[in-house]
Amino acid sequence: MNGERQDVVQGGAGGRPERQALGQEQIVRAAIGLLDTAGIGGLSMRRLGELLGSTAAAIYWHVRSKHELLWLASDAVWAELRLPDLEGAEWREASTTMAQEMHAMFQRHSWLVSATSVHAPYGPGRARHDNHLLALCSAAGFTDPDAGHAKETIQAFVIGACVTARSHTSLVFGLRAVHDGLQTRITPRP
Amino acid sequence: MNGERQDVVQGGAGGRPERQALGQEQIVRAAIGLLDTAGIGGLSMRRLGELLGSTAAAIYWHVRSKHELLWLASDAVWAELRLPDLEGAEWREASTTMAQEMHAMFQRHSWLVSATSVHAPYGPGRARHDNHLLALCSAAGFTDPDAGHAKETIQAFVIGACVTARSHTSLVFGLRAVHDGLQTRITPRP
DNA sequence: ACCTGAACACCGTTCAAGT
DNA sequence: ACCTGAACACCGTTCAAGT
Repeated sequence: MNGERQDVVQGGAGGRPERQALGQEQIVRAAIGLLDTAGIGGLSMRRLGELLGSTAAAIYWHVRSKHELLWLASDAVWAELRLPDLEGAEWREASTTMAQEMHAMFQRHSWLVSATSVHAPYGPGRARHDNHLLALCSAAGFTDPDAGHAKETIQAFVIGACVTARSHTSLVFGLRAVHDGLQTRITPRP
Repeated sequence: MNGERQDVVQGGAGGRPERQALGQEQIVRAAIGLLDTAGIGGLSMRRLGELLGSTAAAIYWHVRSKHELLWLASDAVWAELRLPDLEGAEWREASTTMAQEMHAMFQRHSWLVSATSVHAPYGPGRARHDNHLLALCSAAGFTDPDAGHAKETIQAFVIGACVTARSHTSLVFGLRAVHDGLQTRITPRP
């Protein structure tokens, strides 16, 4: 891959013709679409090239490898999650909202479980989500090392619930238990 | 695949020659070995055939597909887990032991995370483990629908901790919180 | 019953060559 | 700068044919 974008179509004074060339963003979007409909086994560089009216080899100008493409697709999906407002909300409510958003994401994009376990993608999209959950725990009153632990506990439970394909009600039950267990670790403010 | 075994080498009176033919068990063991050393991407029917001094096509006599082979390998690994004694042990101690066994399993067989997420294997080996955890929860005093929920909560957390590759200490912290949260749901015996 | 060899329809990736 | 075509070294799976 290279760092460039040429998504902006140049009109007028620019010398370049304004045909819509292949761009990384466009490729990633198409990959997500293909993954959503055909599953993780349905994504091939050849099929994707065809889908884009292009060629497998052409994709390699914009993306280093299939591995990287899956990484980009995963991160893009994490990035699309909405984050709840932290001001004035009870921490368990906000955490529940985040968990339900994640659960919905894994249902919309069932390939993400596979992609996560094979490539362990950790890009800016996921980092943003992580940091929000950490901030949530800190705001809840966990003292410093425990805030990170609390975040990891919640995250492990929710991802595990998605991997084992639990129902929504099962998710809610477990999450409540996790929250209750964590609540005990909060040292009350003086 | 077919249901047969010819692992037992016949000597003496039997007419058959005693060469050690390919058997499903042998194939699965070899597959696990290959997966452990080469990862999920390193397993191919051709490589496996070679490893067994045989041929990719020969494997298909004993195993229906690569999918099934991965399923069998996953279940075999679950089946190898030791289960703690339930008599006279505090439920949280026993649960912690099971969680640590699982964590060690996922570390020994790093491909299992991928296999689990792609094929969601649920065979007798895993069922045995599941049932033990359920029995543990029932014995702990959870009333009927909650025992299953408690089991699922613990399981989701531990698998999630393995998927996100948490450290041992992080696993223990989270598990304690999960246990504490669940403990509240136990209705005390009269 | 069990295995071999060859074939089919795919893969990811590279790379000269084109524009 | 960006794309094409053809090639390389692989795949999983099937199937006639052998023993």
